[in-house]
Amino acid sequence: MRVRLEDVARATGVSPKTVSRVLNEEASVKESTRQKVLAAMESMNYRPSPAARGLAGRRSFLVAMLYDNNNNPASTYLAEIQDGVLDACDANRYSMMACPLRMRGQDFIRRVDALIADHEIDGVIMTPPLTDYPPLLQRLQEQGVPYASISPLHRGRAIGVCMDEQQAAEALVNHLVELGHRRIAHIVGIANHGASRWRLAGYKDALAAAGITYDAQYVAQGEFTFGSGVMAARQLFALPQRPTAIFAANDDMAAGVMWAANELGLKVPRDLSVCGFDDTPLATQLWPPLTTVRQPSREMGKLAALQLMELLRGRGTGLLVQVPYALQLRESTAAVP
Amino acid sequence: MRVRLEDVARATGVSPKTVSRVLNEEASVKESTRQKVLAAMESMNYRPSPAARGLAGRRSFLVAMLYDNNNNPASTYLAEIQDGVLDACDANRYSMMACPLRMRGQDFIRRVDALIADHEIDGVIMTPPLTDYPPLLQRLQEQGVPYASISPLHRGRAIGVCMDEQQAAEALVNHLVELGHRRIAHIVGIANHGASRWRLAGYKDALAAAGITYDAQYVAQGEFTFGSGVMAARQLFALPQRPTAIFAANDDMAAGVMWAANELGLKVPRDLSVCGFDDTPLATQLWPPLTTVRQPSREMGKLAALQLMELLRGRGTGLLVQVPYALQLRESTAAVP
DNA sequence: GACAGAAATGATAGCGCTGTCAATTTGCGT
DNA sequence: ACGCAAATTGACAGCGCTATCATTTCTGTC
Repeated sequence: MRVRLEDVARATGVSPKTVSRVLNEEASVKESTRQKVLAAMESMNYRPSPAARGLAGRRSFLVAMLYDNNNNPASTYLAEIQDGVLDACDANRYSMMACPLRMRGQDFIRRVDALIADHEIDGVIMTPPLTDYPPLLQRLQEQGVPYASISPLHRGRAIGVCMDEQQAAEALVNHLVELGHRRIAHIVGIANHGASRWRLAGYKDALAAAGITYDAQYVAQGEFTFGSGVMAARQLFALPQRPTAIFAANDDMAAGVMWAANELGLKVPRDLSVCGFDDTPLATQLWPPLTTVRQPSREMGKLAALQLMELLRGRGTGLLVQVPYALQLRESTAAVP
Repeated sequence: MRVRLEDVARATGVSPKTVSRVLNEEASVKESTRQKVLAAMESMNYRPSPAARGLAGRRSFLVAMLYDNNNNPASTYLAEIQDGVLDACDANRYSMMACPLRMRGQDFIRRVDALIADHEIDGVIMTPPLTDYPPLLQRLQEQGVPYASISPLHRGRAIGVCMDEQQAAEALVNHLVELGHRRIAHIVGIANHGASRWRLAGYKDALAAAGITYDAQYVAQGEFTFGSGVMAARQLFALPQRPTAIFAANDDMAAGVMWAANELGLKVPRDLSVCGFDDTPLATQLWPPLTTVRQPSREMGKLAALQLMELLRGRGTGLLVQVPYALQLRESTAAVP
């Protein structure tokens, strides 16, 4: 049958407990013993049973990736993050479960509890907007489940990973300014997303730095979706003084802007410069390809998972690490006509 | 502390084993007893420990979703399937692990073994092209791990879910024929994908049905990527008799065709009709929106997972169920000029 | 109403590992 | 050498559930 820890112990001539210590990388094992045990494990192709480890040790080596599947069904952003999280888990002998979680509904907390209890989750990784949903955070704390956040809105005590989106947005808008644009519009994302606030703030910073007066007319509300980008753009195009450039808070909305421009016969970038944010695959599949900001989602997933595992190992208290952004200047932006 | 099976047993006045029977939906439990136990479980908020169940019962209630993350990094298609699989798992008290698996590499089999052993996987759900990778299938069979396939190439003994892609492709091309097109080109996908073969076959069927002679010149090779679509289209445009319609084997390549058309100043659909396959979000984010075929990926993931669970429960032998396609006729196709 | 056979239930012994705490060995100073 | 603290190691008892097989409680039959 299966090779058990006991078999390794017998083969090595030590007690099962010692093998267990080696397996769990505990400190007080003599180096020579460690090597012997490790060698035996390797040669016998020993694989610890997660079920047994979980039962005896009261931990599952399982982390859950929580995301809100209500707004963005099957987005690339989430898929990339998941990929990164999986990477980190793999390297640390943890497993990951993907857990879509509808935020609306009375029984939200009960579903969270069920999730944690049913799978005996060791820790949680969250994406926006869950990162800043008080009932969830509170419940996790009550249950004593450690968590790491990706791009949380409130960065105070958060652990996880973030990007300086405000500065990135500022740099992007600054690029438009350098191309000679003065009437630069912005399409904001969903209100409670940190992303929306930061990108708007960066937009304002860039205008201020360029000495352009902020004009609320040029800021339209969107919802991060293609359709909302179309609507917002139509509204901006109806303005007496049409903007010469539009910075949409994400790529999907930027694609919507390009559609709306097309409807009016406006040629991008000749008549209108457009830029987005996120650098999703869509950005390079539009015509013309979209100027945007790359957010290293995969890397962010990985880093968040690593922070969580530091927590789970009891080493340190976890950090909020910051990753760099990168402007992707493509053909959807050009000098003002 | 935690409510255990034993606690439920004591509260109900039956033996732990009986409670276990109820939990596992075994047959020989008197209905009245079952109800009593179920009520107690509910009122005590009992949650069985997966670790203990796994250890004692030698099964993990865990299924793995295997996918090749080499070709399509973080595709929407996979994300949708995963969503469907999660749905089905949830409803059946199973858990799902997402397992990206690089196909290349000598140690492929070892990695598969490790995956199964490390997580004590009960069953596997696969997506193309893993569904038809002999070393993998063989290993799974050797290990006695049941599996279900999504859109497998070889449908002989396969269990899982599929769509009649050939007929869908035929219907799509037939739509072009009805619009008056005669010089209809096709861009094929990656060779070893079933999708590529079926879609090509459907294309040929439609031509044959319309009495149009098949001309290999009008069939270009692609790789399911945007870039390969651009290349293939350029090649088709260079033909002495340019096609008036192009059917790309997926949406990404169709987007590439539209890009290439733009390069040449060809207006879609006025000068060229374009259609894709899959109905990814991209399809409605292009200008003009893409005529394509919707593949119900989410539903397919769900159905495949359900088939697998039937297998795991030992009921029946599992089926290969077929889901219907749906043509999405949009503005990228129009009557021949 | 006694009895075979089926249906329902229970007693017992683990599944493979880790926590706890006790026992042993080691290193070091004098 | 000797004593003592620190470093290692081991014995043992579960973790919460299920498999196995034994036992009890129902059925219906004549």
